Amino acid sequence: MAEARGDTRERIQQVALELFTQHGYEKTSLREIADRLNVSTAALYYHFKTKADILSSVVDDLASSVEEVAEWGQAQPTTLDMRKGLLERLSQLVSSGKMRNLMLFSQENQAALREHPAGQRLQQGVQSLFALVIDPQADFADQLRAQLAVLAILLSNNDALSLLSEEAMPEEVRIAPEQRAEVTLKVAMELITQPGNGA
Amino acid sequence: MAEARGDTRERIQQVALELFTQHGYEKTSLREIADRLNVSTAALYYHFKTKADILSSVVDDLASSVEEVAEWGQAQPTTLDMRKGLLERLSQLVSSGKMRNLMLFSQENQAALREHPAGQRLQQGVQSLFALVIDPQADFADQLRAQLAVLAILLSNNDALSLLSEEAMPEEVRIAPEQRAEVTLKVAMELITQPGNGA
DNA sequence: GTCTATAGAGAGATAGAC
DNA sequence: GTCTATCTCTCTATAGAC
Repeated sequence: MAEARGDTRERIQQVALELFTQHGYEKTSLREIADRLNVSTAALYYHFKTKADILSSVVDDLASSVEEVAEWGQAQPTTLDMRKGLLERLSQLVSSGKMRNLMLFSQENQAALREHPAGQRLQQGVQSLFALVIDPQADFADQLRAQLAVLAILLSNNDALSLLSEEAMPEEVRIAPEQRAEVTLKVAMELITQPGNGA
Repeated sequence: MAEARGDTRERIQQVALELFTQHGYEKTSLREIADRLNVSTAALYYHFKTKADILSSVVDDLASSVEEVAEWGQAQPTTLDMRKGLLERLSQLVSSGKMRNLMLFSQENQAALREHPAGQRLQQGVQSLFALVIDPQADFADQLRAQLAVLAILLSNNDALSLLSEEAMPEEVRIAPEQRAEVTLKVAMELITQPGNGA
């Protein structure tokens, strides 16, 4: 093990994820990634077979985690408690530091992900989550609320969309990141617990 | 006016939007667009200065519409009625046939849009919508609900995410597209009207 | 494990004929 | 208004030295 600083492979993944998120997967060149790490593009090919391989190695992590949550739900009876537990597990997943950047990346590169196997896995996993949380017996309004519950948690890290985090926010209402996740989960729970008042 | 079938320029925009949505802006080549229209890439350059120009010409439409809604809201007093009116107008906008495809495209090409002026206009417009609907005095939970109200309407056309439209849905709960928009608006209204039960 | 050098493909864009 | 032909650039990927 003659690596300079903690495994080059992981540093490639880290920088790649960052650039993919910033400029998009297609627009990010291997040269950009290599330059940031002060290596040549050829060095990247020692660690990964192709550019798509770098993408996969990163996205597979997220896909597996999502599948894990979905599989837990599928092993449970289809009850409200299962749905609550699913939202809880999902909330925990997306707030873990490692997954935060991955969630952002996934939101901004849907088109690219759709054409890669790892991305398809991820999308299917998310689909499963929706299918589990949505009650097929409920009316459309309740199904929509359930969908919003999942979305709220999935997007809770997206500052760009929410603008609920940084400036432009009265100081009194500022909220710590940990509490943010907590309140988001609470709102999501309400959305699946207290169904609407009419059809 | 010797155009074969209703203005080539518009047909280019239409096909480009479709392909940009399917495969992403960066991955879609001008050759693909040209082939679909049975013309050469050079022909595209008669109608548009650059590839980015095609993107802009399409996105500008959407950006203007969104800005229009935001400007209406900014001209109103900051009341619940304004927020309701804003959601109504937004709902109308996203269900109009012309805007549906544009919304889908925007969701799947956030990274690309961020680097183009027209895309930045669009994103700022959407930001303004959020800022208008979110009550800066409210607590975080209520702000989150307001945000979800806007999201519900913005994403209401996204079949891929919702899976609430096609198959995998008991026939009894099937719902017509027109009614879908209506119910979505109603749920969104509830989210900004009936604030939460605790902080 | 990383380098230099380069192959090979495909992209966006332009010139000039028709 | 559309074509053919072509330029130029950049990208992914590989070969082979160190």
